[in-house]
Amino acid sequence: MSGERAEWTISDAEWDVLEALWDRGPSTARGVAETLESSRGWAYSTVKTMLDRMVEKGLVGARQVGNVWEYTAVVNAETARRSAWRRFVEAAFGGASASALQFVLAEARLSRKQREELLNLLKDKE
Amino acid sequence: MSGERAEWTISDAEWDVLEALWDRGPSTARGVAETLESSRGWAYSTVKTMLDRMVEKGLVGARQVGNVWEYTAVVNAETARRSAWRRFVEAAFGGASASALQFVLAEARLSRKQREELLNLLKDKE
DNA sequence: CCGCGAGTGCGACACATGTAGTATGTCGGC
DNA sequence: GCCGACATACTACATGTGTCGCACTCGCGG
Repeated sequence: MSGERAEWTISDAEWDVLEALWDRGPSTARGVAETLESSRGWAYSTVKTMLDRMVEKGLVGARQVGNVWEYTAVVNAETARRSAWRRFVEAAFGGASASALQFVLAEARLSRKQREELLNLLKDKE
Repeated sequence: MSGERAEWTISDAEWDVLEALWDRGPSTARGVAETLESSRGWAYSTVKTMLDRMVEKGLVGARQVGNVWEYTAVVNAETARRSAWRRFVEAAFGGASASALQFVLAEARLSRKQREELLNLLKDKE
């Protein structure tokens, strides 16, 4: 696994499209658009443009089924998030992920339960 | 303190400018440019443009000293980082910071020492 | 008093992102 | 066999970002 260093960046709007695709699985533009029209108020053509651009970028795959295109997320949430984290660490901490973790942990307001969970997660790590 | 929800976003290039300002303290455009010319290969005018735009955005302050402008970072590293984290969590985790923490901790490869530090940090929290 | 060089101010251009309209093509039903 | 519904393909435009070049100005040294 995993030589692939992400070449793309995911814009805010693109996250929404990806989320729709992750939720819905392979979908036509119309399908995605229906989801996003309500949640974000986008016009169908906006969604279509997004999708096409994302295909160019390699974030989304397209397959012609009959005379309709079916779009699929190429990156999964895991990968996308990892890449976003990497970019964050790069920009804000010059790539020093340990400092970044330190910072975000120090920042966080956590419930007792959440704190427990993170503690366990850390302990189990090795 | 601090109701200010950041209205700006900091682009990659802007991080570099801010870092220069944080390191150097109040500086003339020339001064910042010298730093960034070497580290990033930017032309003087590029830096100048950056600085001016960042003044408009409110990221940087400017004060005329004699016939020269002196630029100062308005946001400190702390604030900038907090805001970047917030944006990351917003985009990639729909705002769920606990999930985000979970994810980035699970992701991380840590030395024994780093792990210890984070554990202590978490324990001391309350 | 004048020219020179540092510094400023401003315009410019290409590409990315956010957002959408419109023209064209095609398939199923009357 | 033609019509309309839906999909696609193409175009468009504003704003943000990344990157500069150049013209102008002002104070200092001769």
